[in-house]
Amino acid sequence: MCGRFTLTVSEQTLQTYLNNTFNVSNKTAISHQPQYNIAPSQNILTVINDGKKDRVGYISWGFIPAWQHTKKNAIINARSETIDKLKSFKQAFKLKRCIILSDGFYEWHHITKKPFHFTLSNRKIFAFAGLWNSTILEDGTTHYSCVIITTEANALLKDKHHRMPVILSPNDYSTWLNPNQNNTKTLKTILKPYKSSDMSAYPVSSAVNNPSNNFIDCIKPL
DNA sequence: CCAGACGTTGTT
DNA sequence: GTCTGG
DNA sequence: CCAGACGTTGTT
DNA sequence: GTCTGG
Repeated sequence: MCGRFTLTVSEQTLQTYLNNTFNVSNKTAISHQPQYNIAPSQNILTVINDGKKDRVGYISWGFIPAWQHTKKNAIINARSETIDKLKSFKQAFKLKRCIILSDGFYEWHHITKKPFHFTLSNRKIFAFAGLWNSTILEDGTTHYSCVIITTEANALLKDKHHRMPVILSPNDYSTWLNPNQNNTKTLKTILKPYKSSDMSAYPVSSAVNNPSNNFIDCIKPL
């Protein structure tokens, strides 16, 4: 699964990445500090497409269905296998697909509970497949929320955990983000475990366990 | 028709 | 044990 | 995901 | 809001 991740790059690196990767219309909306320990309920950096341009922005991690008016019971992951069928995600899968930017995620060994950091072998920024939504809270404000899509674990993950987040191939970004794309089969085909041989993993300090620890030692190899 | 659920993870 | 908050 | 709280009364 | 179960 995916319950914690990183985006450790500088603002400069992030801006360069956005320029080279997306057709972003509102880059100035971004102000970034390296993040070593991103946890559910925090605002995370997402990309959506409005039909013409890509837009970047911060959205709360933890999906709230449209009929719910509180932040309780936020859902942090959605299974790719059933995402097109379930009530909570069906609509968003059709119309509100997003990308969540990251450069690594944490998994805890299912037995030992020791944390590991997973990255691409080239250490580059990558994109989780996600869905977003908006709902009106009791105080009248609009709340934007998102969820990270999961799939079965690849070979690298398997001995730690049986689920992993979907990491998109850069070739699929525009298809995934295109709000006019309505071919369910095409979209679901994109949601596959990332190639194991292009990823790395290493154990890290249990300092990462506490979400308030946001410092570089979280990603230091043990 | 109305009532009640609507999600994931892992664990039992 | 279970829920809330980050 | 993990960490940390989990309650009431009255008083400040 | 929308789907499922009775």
